[in-house]
Parts: sequence; C-alpha cells; structure tokens
Amino acid sequence: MSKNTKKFDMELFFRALADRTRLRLLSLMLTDEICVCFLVAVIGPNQPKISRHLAYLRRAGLVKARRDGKWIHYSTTEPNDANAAKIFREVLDWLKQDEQMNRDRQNLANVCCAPQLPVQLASAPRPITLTRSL
Amino acid sequence: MSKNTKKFDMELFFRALADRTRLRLLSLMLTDEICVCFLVAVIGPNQPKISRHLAYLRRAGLVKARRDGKWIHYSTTEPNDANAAKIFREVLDWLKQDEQMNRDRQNLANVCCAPQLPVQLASAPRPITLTRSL
DNA sequence: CTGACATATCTGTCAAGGCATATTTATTAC
DNA sequence: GTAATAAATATGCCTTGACAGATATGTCAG
Repeated sequence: MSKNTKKFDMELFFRALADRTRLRLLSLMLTDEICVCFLVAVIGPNQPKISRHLAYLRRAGLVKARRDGKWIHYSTTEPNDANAAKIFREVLDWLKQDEQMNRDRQNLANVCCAPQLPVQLASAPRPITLTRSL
Repeated sequence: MSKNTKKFDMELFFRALADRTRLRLLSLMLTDEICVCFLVAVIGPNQPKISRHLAYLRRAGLVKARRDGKWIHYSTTEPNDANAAKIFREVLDWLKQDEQMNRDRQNLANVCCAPQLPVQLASAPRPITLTRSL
C-alpha cells in the first residue's frame, strides 16, 4: 500500500552506472537475458567480481535474475521511476557505440555460438537470440 | 588537432551525477548562472565543501566558471558527447521534481530577492532571472 | 588588508579487486 | 532413497584507493 512513488534513489542509480565493469555487464544483456557463466567467460576469469557487480545492479533495480536449475540468467529491468527508466534506456543505447563493449558482444557471439564450447560451458544455456541462427 | 570524439569518460560523467550535493548544486544553476556565495548560502555553511564539488563538476565537464571581479559564477555546460549531452539535459529536468531541490531553489529565491540581504551577501551579484522582478 | 574562492590535509566510509568459503542445485555412488 | 560430490553462483574477509566532510591555509582581486 505504500505509494509507488517511493522516493527513487538517484545517487544509487548513477553510482550503479559509474563503473565500467557494470556498464560492460549491461551491454551484454542488451539483446536478451544471459547466463552468468557467459558473463564470466567474456569479461574476465574472476567470477566473484562479476557476481558482486551483478548484485550491485540488482540492488539498484537495473537488472533482474531468473533461476534455471544450476544457472542464473540476468536481464535488464525498468527502474522504478519514469525519469530513470527513460535515461536508462538511453544509456543502454549509448553502450552500443562503445568500442570495448562492441568487442565484448562480438566475443560473446564467438564464444557461445562456437560449434565446440569450452569444457566448462559445454552444457550452459546459451542466450536465445544468438543461437537462433544455429 | 585531436579529433573531437576524444573518447568521452562515461564513468566520470556518471560519478559526477552520483552525489546529492552535486545534484543540488546543478539544480541551483537550472535557470541561470549563479555566484558561489549563493550556493554556499543555500546548501550549507561549509564553503570548501561546495568549492570541491564544483571542481568535480568542472573536471567532469558539466559546469563552467566565469570570473567577475572577486566573484565566480557557475553555470551548466553541455558535455563533450552527444549522448551525454542529451542525458544531462534530462537529468536537469529530472531535478525539477525533487522535493529537497525545490526547497533549495525556493530558498535561493528568498535569500537573493530579499529586500535586505544578509551582510556577507549584501554586495554579491544576484542571479539575473531571479532579480528580473525586482 | 579584506573578501571570495580554491586547495592541502586529515579522518571516516564506501567500494573494487583478489582469495577463500558458503549455498544451492544437479549428479553420481551406494 | 540417501549420502557424497561436483558445478554454478553468492558472500565474507582483506587490502587498497577514491572520495565525502571538516578545518586550516593559500591565492587572487579590490
């Protein structure tokens, strides 16, 4: 019953966006939800680091998680404030112009669409849109 | 001549926006440039704090300073990147809906349009638009 | 010298990266 | 079916660096 306009935390919102690793994570969720294991595969070998940044994004209300057996899929979600939501969409568009993030997305495509996945990813659930063409 | 597209620092941009004091400062520049002494008068008695946050905003390319004798006037300025510029404009609009910042702007109007200014502000150059009605 | 503003320094807090470990779920052994 | 194990992810702890707030001091214009 608390009013929906629950005083959105602008500072938390912007701090969540003020880190390159987090922006890179968001850029990998641009097309559809993605399993954590692929985020780790693309961005770096340090799994706890990725996990903590995902938790940060979750706290800020920018992403949501969906459990799927052993795996957890992350996707962007609309912030609880109209202004923030609009800005967030524009930030996501902005990410499409970043060189490093374009490389990241290319790497993701290479990794998860390879005929032969690396051992640890062999049975991981691949992003949907990237596997449509298989 | 280095290319104008000089790799804009997104992290710095968002970090600059990720602090309530800095957002409050920006909100006081919404209508026109404003002298530091009024920023101090409205936001708090701690002058070095205000000064440091202004320096931060300057480094991030969100505000510019103009010297006028003893006084320095600050105003918002367009970030060096088209996406950032658009988002920045929207953030500034967003600030108009914040309660605390509305109180700040009201306080500014009260302070600088009072017939009798406090001693320290007696000769300070008042914001233009707020004094139009005098 | 005085007034307006900036910068240096100190302290406390937060967050990032790295490593170890806990937690949850699926799998295998019995 | 239950116990032990392994895989995927999350969380705790530690160290380090950035930065916010406060006070003191420096700079620059009148």
